[in-house]
Amino acid sequence: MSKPSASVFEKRVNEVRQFNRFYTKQIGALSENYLDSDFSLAETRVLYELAHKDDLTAKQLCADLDMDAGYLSRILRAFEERGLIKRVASKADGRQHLIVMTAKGRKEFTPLERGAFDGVAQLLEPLANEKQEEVMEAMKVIRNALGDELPKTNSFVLRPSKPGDMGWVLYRHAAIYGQEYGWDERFESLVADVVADYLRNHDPSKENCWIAEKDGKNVGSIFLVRESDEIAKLRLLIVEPETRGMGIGARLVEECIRFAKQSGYKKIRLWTNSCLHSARKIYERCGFYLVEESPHNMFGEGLVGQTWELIL
Amino acid sequence: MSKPSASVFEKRVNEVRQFNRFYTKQIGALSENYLDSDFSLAETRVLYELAHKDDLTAKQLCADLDMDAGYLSRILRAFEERGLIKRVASKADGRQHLIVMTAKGRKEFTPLERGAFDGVAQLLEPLANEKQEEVMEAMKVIRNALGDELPKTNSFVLRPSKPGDMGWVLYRHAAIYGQEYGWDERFESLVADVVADYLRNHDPSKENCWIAEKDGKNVGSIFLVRESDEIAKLRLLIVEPETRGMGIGARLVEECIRFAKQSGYKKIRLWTNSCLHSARKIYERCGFYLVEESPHNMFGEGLVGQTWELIL
DNA sequence: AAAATTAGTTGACAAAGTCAACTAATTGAT
DNA sequence: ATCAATTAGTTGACTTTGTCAACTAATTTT
Repeated sequence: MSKPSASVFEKRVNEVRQFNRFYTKQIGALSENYLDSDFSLAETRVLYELAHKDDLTAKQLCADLDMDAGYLSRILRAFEERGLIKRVASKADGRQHLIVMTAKGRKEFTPLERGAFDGVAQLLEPLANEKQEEVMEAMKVIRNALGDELPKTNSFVLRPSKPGDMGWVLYRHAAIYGQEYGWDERFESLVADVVADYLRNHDPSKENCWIAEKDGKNVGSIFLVRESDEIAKLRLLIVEPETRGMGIGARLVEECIRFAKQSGYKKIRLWTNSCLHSARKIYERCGFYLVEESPHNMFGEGLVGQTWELIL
Repeated sequence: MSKPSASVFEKRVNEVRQFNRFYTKQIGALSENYLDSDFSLAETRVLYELAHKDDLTAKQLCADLDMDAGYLSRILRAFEERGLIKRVASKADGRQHLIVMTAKGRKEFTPLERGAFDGVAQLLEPLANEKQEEVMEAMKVIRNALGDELPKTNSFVLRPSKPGDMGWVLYRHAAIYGQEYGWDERFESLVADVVADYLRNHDPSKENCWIAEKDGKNVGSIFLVRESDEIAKLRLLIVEPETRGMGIGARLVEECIRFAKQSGYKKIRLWTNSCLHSARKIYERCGFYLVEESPHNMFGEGLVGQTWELIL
């Protein structure tokens, strides 16, 4: 895992702190809408929890909100007196009470919730759709990085390519293989040729490419092109390092096999390098077998090219 | 400006609110380090301001921190009694006092500042360099979108290309011209050919390309390639829409002209389309003149290709 | 069955924050 | 130049918010 230099790191910490100040001010401004309600900040926090979770006990609330038990107790009593909540003795444990919001409680909480919603909406509303998307993505990145457990989807889709995708394919091949294996610009050139060839003229009934997309972002690609009437060639399989292990690569290869069969090919051939272990596993699992190996220095030292084939 | 649908918008607002809750918890945890100091939260805020800005008046502090004047007054008196600050009567306005931190004040504030720094550092430290960069970028996006005035640098650099850049060039040409002018995959193909040609074999003494980089991100490109011994061809000039108007395009063209002269060319020729107005302006300003126009449908309807030349 | 633990409550209190009245200097209007 | 209005800052009286430790009653552990 690469680390930044001390001075860069320090700069980053300070930038994060600046962001914190900025954001707390933002949020602070937003969440002050409770001020013109009949509730204190602590009370709104309690109400929020109660409105969004059922069958809470005081203990639970205490833990969730990290709040003093005595303080909470008083808040709850006040709520009960105002008819906002009801406490029913737990059947399982006589010490506990399950706290539920009454209809009146919900009604009084609504404007608060609405105010909070509107506040955020006002902030977001002036932004163009694209900008909003960027912000969503940025928040996801931060939550992810700072350890929030985001619900993992692990779901991706394959789709045909659209303008810009070829650039992405070239960019990611050069960047990923450059970084992981040190392959040089000769490899980039090779990929550029393949991509340019494909764009220049490909017969859609015999040649195709797929992009794997996850959460709206490209995360993988594969190409199937014609070598001869009988033989199809599989090329440019790549999966973003971060999304490996989700079966994206295998799914891409399977799609190619399906298409190759449908297009009347008898065999799929592919050329890869011995150092690409995870790709190798996918090929093996899909039924490809190694037919030839030979060393080369086409875009790096000590490489071993491999030809794999699959009889359809 | 495109807008999301109501349901998507609602979802986004809720996501932002979720982020807010997550982040306030994060920050809350971080900024509790004042708890085991001799200062209250309000006091640390005041100290922070005092430590980072000079010659503050109580009024200023009041406004900056959005704090009750009376409350602040008491805090300041306490600080003065503890010898952390000094108040000197303003010469310009006898009602005002300039507040300055004493050496003792700085000394007592240091561990707090250090604690805050360390807290953030601990959060950031486990992340790999790349992840950190992502987080920095994400925070910038959010601050930008949510209206924080980021110090605008407007500074960019030109640099030679490195692996991955060609993909970026292809990607951005296809995406930007696709979006702005509706040019189709035939344009993408054309660009791919140019890029592949360039990568396949270019004589570094006669051909070159430059990438404009701003804040660590690619924002523009230009290529100069050989057409004949006497004539150089300028190609693939592009500037990200968001960074236009900063002189990046002109700077790229100038760099090409400089290189072309140095390489012994007599003339630079370029081919563009009439609809690209801002590019046209750059060419004009650099001394290019229009030598030929002819309509075509190479990658869209009703296009007019233009050839421009510059005698060196 | 006694001891220890747990959920929740309560009183006493301290800290944080607000409000309005006040002083003293400055500014603006005539 | 003078007087009313404004501004910077302070102070006393007060409310709200939050903490702590002692307490009760139910439950679990030994």
